[in-house]
Amino acid sequence: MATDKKWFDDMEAKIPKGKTRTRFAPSPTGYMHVGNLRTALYAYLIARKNKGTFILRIEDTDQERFVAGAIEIILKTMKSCGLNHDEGPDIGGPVGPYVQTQRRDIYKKYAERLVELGGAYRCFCKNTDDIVFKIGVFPKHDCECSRLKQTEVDEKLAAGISYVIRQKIPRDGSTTFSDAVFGDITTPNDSLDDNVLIKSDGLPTYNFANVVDDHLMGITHVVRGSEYLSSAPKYNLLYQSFGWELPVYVHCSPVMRDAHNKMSKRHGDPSFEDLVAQGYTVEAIVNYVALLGWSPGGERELFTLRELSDIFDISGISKSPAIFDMDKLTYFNAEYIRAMAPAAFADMAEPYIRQAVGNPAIDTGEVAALLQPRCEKLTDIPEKVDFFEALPEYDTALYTHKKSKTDAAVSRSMLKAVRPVLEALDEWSLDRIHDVLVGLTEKMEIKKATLLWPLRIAVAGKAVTPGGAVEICYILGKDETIRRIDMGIGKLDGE
RNA sequence: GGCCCGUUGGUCAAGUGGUUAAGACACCGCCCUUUCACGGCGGUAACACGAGUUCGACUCUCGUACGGGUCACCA
Repeated sequence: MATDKKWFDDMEAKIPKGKTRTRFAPSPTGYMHVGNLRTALYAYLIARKNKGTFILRIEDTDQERFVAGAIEIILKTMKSCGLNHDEGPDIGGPVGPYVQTQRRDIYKKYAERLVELGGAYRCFCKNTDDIVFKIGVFPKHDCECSRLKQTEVDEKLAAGISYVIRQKIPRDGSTTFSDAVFGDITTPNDSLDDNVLIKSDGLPTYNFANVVDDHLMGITHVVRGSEYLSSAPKYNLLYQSFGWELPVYVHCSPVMRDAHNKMSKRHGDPSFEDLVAQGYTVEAIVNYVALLGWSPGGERELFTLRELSDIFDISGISKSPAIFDMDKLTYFNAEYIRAMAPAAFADMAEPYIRQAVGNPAIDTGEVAALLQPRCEKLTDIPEKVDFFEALPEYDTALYTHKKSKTDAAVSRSMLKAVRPVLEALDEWSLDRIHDVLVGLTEKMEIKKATLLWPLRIAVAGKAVTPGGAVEICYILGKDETIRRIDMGIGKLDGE
């Protein structure tokens, strides 16, 4: 034990002090829940707000649930969101390793130290996960192991009997801890169980690993889901037994799919990567998620990650669960799209436009300009612009529009009137097309819609289009425009 | 069932004893308009319930109801 003294001292000496340090500590499950993303975001924001350090730690102590490639997904997600960490498994840091399975010996030593301190004991009972609880009683683990004499323990160890290390919870009294979101919470100790700290495979449970790691990594603010609220007293007891300083707890209520259920993969709720695949931008997702369960207090809702880093405040975190509203996310997404520089949006939209429009003669930049104010998600794009590629089959009933004072006969004469005018147009520009068409309506003394409605139907073949007749004709080009007008006339002649 | 927590419009939410109880999304209407959007204007809609405390409760206390979490060698 004498040699261990130095080892413990060295471990403690490495702990950074003074600065705010937060961590995101996911299990590698293979995808990023919206709730997880929010937890990561809040931890990140608290660190940045306080000019502190943000750490990524992988909690993979459950070997059975390990998913290959999961860590890469976590890394990729955080990077794409801009939640850059200062220490982590990929970049190292002063208190590594940052993967729990690589810290096995550390937990073991601290657990044994805790046994010496009287805060835990070896339990040689057989795995009793068949305990039935309910019906008014709390099925507390209560075996003889906690009362074994040292000689008896030594005998069992010598005999090679496998064991776990359990936390020794005081039998009476109560434990109070403080949470930055929920305030002071007091729990009677007899409602707490002697949970396993070190499993028989030698690896720690979350209950132990998170306390040891948060301490050794100098974490000042523990941000996590409210599902840990009821075990927080046990963690407090652990800190007390070790004589460690408590972190600030920041427990966050869950993100719900509806009033009764959490967001979950099982219910088919989208993960972060699903949302991206559905055409949402990461900026919009991050902004929306930040506001799910937190409010800056004012009326503003749109914030960049950088702005959030400046204004984030723990006091704005809500205690009650928030329901994820896809409509509102969609609104945020549309706002982000509209706020983009046209060129940036064009770049982003191009692949989606090309999904529907292969014709290289169609300028995707021009199409994007039409799309930008009327696009809520990128994935909406293909079906909005497919008519540029090929004129769809359409019913001549589309030519009848009361407000524009058109029907099949009127439309036919309009198309016949407009054809030679466009045919004769020297310069195929937005302005020239517009001027010549409006000029024609003035000359004919009709309302603009009477001419432009049938023209738009003829060149697009759809009742609803992004942009009007002028823009569509311009993008299609003169030849294709004339061709489609002729097809329209042909259709109407057949009536 | 025990323990813990929560409850402002359909949703996100501001609000910290005295307010006409913000704002946003969604929805509805009007305007703008060559369709659809964008934009502008306006509208419907809330303090779970019951007792206290107080001159005065959305705000404090207690209870009820409803909801959530937790009670693993999962995190």
